[in-house]
Amino acid sequence: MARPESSRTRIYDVVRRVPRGKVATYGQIATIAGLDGHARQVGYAMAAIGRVSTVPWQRVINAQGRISMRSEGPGGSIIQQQLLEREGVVFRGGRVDLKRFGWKPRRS
DNA sequence: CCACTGACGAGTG
DNA sequence: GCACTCGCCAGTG
Repeated sequence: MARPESSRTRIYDVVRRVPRGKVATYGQIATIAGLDGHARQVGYAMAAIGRVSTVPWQRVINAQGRISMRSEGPGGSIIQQQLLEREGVVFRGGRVDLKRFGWKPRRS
């Protein structure tokens, strides 16, 4: 409702564009959402999502190809890894090869 | 209004 | 490759 477009809404909109089997970094999402350089804000927005959402939050990882830890410890990150593997993303040494699975957005 | 917190990134040693 | 520092900003009490 009375919440037109907060920065978070924009971030979610971008995350929703990430196709299955691909992953995007926080910085990448930030840049596309028009918040270039504010990757922290993206991570913060993800944390505020909640369990159910139309946003594929699991496809968002850090620039190192690793899954960031939530306040609940490493347990949460394992769930995320499983969700991604199920989509076809391969983890090698706890890391994802962004060269292969990194999402390549297209500018309009 | 002030202080603290937090799914990060890039740079340095 | 890892540990530490600084920068940036919104949300919460």
